[in-house]
Amino acid sequence: MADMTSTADAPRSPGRPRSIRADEAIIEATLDLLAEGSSIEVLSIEAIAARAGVGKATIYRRWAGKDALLLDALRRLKGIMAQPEGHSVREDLVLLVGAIGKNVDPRAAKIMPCLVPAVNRSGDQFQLYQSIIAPRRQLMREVLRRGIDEGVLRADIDVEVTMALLTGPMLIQRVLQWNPDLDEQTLPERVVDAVLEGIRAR
Amino acid sequence: MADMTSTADAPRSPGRPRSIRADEAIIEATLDLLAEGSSIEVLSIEAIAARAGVGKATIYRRWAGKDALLLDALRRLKGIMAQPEGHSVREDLVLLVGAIGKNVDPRAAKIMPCLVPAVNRSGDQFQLYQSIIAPRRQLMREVLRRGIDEGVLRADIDVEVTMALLTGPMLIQRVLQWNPDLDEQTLPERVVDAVLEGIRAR
DNA sequence: GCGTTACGAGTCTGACCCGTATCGTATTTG
DNA sequence: CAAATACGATACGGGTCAGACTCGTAACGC
Repeated sequence: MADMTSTADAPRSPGRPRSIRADEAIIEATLDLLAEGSSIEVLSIEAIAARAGVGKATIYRRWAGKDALLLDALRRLKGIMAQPEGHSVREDLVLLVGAIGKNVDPRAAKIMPCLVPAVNRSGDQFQLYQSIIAPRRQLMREVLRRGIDEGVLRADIDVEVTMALLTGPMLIQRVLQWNPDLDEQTLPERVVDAVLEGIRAR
Repeated sequence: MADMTSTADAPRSPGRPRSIRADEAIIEATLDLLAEGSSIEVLSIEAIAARAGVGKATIYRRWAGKDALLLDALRRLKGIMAQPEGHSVREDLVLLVGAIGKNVDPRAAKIMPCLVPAVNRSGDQFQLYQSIIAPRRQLMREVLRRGIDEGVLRADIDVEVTMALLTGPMLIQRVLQWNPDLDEQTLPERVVDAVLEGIRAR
């Protein structure tokens, strides 16, 4: 955690140690409030403290301000990366595409759309955002390259554009609710197959 | 405009008429402030009035509150829909895909990301959002159907998934800045070609 | 037990905002 | 001209919040 006293090489400072339960309660309260619809800018330290059953000073003792707290809180939502199994390129792609925007924490789905403006404005948030999706992109890139090496995919495809092609439909559906009539369950499979086969008659 | 006195069948009320310049100044100030980074929830009537060089009462005389004003202001950003020329399916698709997120008003690009959370929460805003993109979707749908009829596209494709395939990459790039390394200029063409041809080796 | 630090709860100042009301002035109809 | 309405500016009471501060209490090492 960015602004918390490092617990690694501490020679045990005197006095009462900081409560781990308070740490937890503050982070959880932050995520809860965000998931309930409070936007980042409206979210107040006071509300977080009240929800966590914690004094305001307890929060200020740990974080410099709302931004630092949010950065720590949002790190919790990352979740575990999907691991392609390597059986077939198509299956791996379906797995990866299906994992887009599907987080471990159920609150994440509600919070994600609220982060879009923040990511566009705050350099810190943009960096956190990129640091989360970069390894996932890398995973998909490797599957595509493997497909090329194995001769399953054409050698002349633009890997970066292909990734955007696979990722875009899922993201606009999960984050922007682009087309309410589109079934999210079967979308990964249908997207992957459409991208694989193309739509031109032949 | 939703909350303004209708100017159509007015039998000319007595007294000084409302200033059209004030109308304009208020809307413009709202869009300016949004484009400068103020999020919807933080944006205040007081700030808008100050920026527009207008008394607060002048705003409250026209709109019931911030939501009504915002709804009117955002309607301004719609812009003109691209018109496919009907020469070739590929060219029409490139035109439509290139038009995604490309608005007449340069402020729109900065404002769009800020609307994502609002669209997810407010029913009104979601409806406005859908009413803007629905006709654009319809346009693309017609081009795809034409392609099927003409035998340029396969008859068994899922038109809705194909639209998501074409739209998604542009949207995540323009709104979410998904991959900073991807060139937006040439993206429409590359996306359309990739979707047309598919990536499977053959 | 003592010094130290953290705790929850609360207070305080200053800032910002909402929505209404009231100034004196300007612009319209009749 | 008078009546009616709009204008920009400003003041108001009521509200929320940031941060720094103060309580009395609790938990730790020595």
